[in-house]
Amino acid sequence: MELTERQKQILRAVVDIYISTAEPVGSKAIAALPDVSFSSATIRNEMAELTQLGLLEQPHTSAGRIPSPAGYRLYIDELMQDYRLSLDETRSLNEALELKSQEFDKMMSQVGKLVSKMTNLPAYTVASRRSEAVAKHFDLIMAGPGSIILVLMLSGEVVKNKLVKLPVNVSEAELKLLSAVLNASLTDLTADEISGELLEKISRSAGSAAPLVPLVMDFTLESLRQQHGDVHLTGQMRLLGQPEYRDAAEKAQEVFETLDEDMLSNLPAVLPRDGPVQFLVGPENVAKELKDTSVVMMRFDIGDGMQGTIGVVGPTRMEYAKITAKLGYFAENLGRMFQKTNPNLPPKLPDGSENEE
Amino acid sequence: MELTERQKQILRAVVDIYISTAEPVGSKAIAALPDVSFSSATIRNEMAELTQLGLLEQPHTSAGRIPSPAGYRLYIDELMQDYRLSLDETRSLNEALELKSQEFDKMMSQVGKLVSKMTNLPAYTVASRRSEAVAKHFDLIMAGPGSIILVLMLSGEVVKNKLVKLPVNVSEAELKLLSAVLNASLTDLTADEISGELLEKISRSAGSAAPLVPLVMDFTLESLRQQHGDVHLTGQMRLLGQPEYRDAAEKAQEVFETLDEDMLSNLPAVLPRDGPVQFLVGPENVAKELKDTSVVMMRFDIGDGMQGTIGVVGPTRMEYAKITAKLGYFAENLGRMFQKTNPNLPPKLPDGSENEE
DNA sequence: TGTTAGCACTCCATTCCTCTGAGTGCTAAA
DNA sequence: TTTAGCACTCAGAGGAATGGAGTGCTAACA
Repeated sequence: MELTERQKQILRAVVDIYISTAEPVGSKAIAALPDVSFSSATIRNEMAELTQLGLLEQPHTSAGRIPSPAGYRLYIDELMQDYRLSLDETRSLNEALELKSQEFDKMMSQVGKLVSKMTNLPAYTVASRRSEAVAKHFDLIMAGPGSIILVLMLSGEVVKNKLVKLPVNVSEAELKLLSAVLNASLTDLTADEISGELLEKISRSAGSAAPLVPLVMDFTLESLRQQHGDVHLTGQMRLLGQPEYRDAAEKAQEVFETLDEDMLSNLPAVLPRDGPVQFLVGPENVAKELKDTSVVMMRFDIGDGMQGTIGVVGPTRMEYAKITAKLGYFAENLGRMFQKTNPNLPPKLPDGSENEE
Repeated sequence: MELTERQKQILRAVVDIYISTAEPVGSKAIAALPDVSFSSATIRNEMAELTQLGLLEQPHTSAGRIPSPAGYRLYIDELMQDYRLSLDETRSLNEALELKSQEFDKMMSQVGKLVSKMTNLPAYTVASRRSEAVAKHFDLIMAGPGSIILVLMLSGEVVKNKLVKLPVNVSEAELKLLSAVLNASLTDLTADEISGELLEKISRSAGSAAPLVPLVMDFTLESLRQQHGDVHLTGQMRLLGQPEYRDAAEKAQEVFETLDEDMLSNLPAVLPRDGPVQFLVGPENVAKELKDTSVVMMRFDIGDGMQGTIGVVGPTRMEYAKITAKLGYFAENLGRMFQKTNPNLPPKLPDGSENEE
């Protein structure tokens, strides 16, 4: 059944007001809006209807209405109005985007911190693969007596390294030989394409460095099979700034016990192929502990089979429009930064820039 | 002025009881302890004395006593009894110590998570240098058309890498040449020893790869000057499990706004040269926002001029003895793990193992 | 038929009060 | 010097009273 225009208007108003006040919304508050021309009694009738439809909820008889999860969902899918970032906001986002570090992992972690700060909510970032990883380059560097550093470069410009303590004595020349062998025979192969025979062949050509081969291979296979990079979750405490968690520290704790890295790293998988943004509203979330929590996530392209995901975690009552706008801005500019030749290009300015606070 | 044995006993009892109950301690509670042979009236007199000395405080006239910061300090320095880890605790610490990753940074971050979990408090880890850093090895790897990966190994077995977008076209052979030049002329030099002349000389020998030199050098110098690695702070939310923060989310938030990475990374500096452990009790802390917060930190040796620091953050009322014992156990075993040939050695078991809960 | 004003009713949140009990300090006796 | 006893204090729990926001319903109106 389709809502009337007026019902939509009222639903949108309830969500908008509730999002900004965190208080149940009464009929009078809506009647007082500038573009509402009908009386509070009419609104009461419509609200009763919307409640019946399961789009609104009433904490108790003598309270106003709050959106139900279904109400939020409808709001997000159909009613939400695009938030236009104000010039001020754009400016501070731009400032934020001047990332200091240029090491990939640190950048991701910094991005998370920025997003958390700009939205005043907990945020996370993950980099994940969209295609099978292959090894691109091996490097074995003498680190000291008895130990070497194994540097492994994968597709997606991911670099991993590991300190390996040598089980046997190996000379520098032998190391050179081994890395040459590895580079010659293992590059551009996926984990599955690396066969046992191949490994034996390598071991044979490695001479006295052969005992190193399994150590190197374990690390390589493990790295190749990793579907995503580190999860950077920050700003957890900001959740406490939200009225719904202010006096419910326990609930906030629970949220973050549930929302561990495993879970976060798997979230990008639910991102739709077509849109870069995805909302998980309250009970749509995976775990029941998160039933009052929502997540907005945004994908950005890193190129070479990798994608980044930025997510913001907050109460179901979240400024979806604003957050989406900010994440979108981040995503767009990060995508460009990660792909373009010069990472220090200034971020692109938005076309128009009027706010709508 | 020196405390009498009885006063010490009472002070210790107050701290011990308050630490475990978080409630002001009355004279009766102490009189009820098994090894107390004097009456509650006597204890009242002594407590009045200790209050006068500034070692105890009284929230209000009809409440028991709680330790003052000075009281905690005296407790830590003189009265605290070593906590003997129970077999159970040792066992779970050992399990925890089976770190999965063997990449240094990830290990540090995992250690933080473990410590936080085992103490049920927020924890952090930092690695920092104890001596000047020098470059140990340079490596330039072709990553794709127009970009290379610069891998830099420093003393302390620290490996850094950065994706560099090429300003000019450079052939693989030229890259090889450049890395050879870098390795020949820059290794074992500190940041200060790298002079402008040296750089010019390198640029000249680098041929058409010369435009790369400043890019490489900026990164190298920056890395050499870095005094400490990433700070890994986790488990912030666990602070909320503590009664003093349960309904003071605001305060908890404040703590973590103050306790940022900058600050944490500078904390190891206050570690005394002689002891591996340091306590910052309440107002001894640097910032006034932390006046109700304490930090226990423990150093462990990584070797090669590096040290690691594990810290636990909690309310002033913290289980100092237990936490110190656990941190000590971690530190000892980590020190061994990071230094010994085989990182998979099982952790050393403690000599005796009876608990004292 | 749809809209609105008016009104009785509901119920949460706040305030204020009382009361209880834990704990103290002091005094006087042992 | 220690201890029993006692009057006193005060935070916190529990409960009643109050205020007010918001509702649903009815009846009048366009």
